[in-house]
Amino acid sequence: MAWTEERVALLTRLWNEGHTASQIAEQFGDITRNAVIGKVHRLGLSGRAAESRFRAARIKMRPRNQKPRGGSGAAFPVQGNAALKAEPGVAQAWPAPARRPNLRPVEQPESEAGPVVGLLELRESSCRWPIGDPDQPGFGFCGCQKAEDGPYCERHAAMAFQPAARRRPTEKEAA
DNA sequence: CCCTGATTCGC
DNA sequence: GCGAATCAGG
Repeated sequence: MAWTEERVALLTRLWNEGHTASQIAEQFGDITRNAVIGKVHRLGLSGRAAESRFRAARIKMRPRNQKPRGGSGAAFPVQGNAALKAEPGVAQAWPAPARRPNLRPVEQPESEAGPVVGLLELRESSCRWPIGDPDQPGFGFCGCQKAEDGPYCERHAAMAFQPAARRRPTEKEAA
């Protein structure tokens, strides 16, 4: 699978929103987190343009001039997380997008007409009707505006909560 | 052991 | 350019 413009755009957005490489890889469904990290580095995003305010300061310096290959630790010192210090006690998740992203990172399942929203794009108000196979790339959710009193939009609520089918009397009851 | 990101290098 | 392997660290 190639890094199309769309995929790069989605990767960049999710990364900058603070999602982990694993989460992003899981959403794409067909790549590993190593692929995500590798691409992030090649794109020069490793510094996290919008550092998550909810991840504790983490990057530690590797002692200089050690481990020429592999190993972990930033290649250069990273400034302290100013945002974290400036806003102690922020408790909300990262800001929800102004509108539903309506992105399709992978193949669009054919079974549903509407857009599929990935797990990471779900908002409070998103219909959570699952679409596709959770184990397959492209799995997502309906994502349209959900009803006020349930997890689904009206259309899917009607499907989920249809009255119990008229039960035929069992043979025993019939007899 | 689970996870995180960083780095190198064979492809 | 890509990403598996491999690393240190939480």
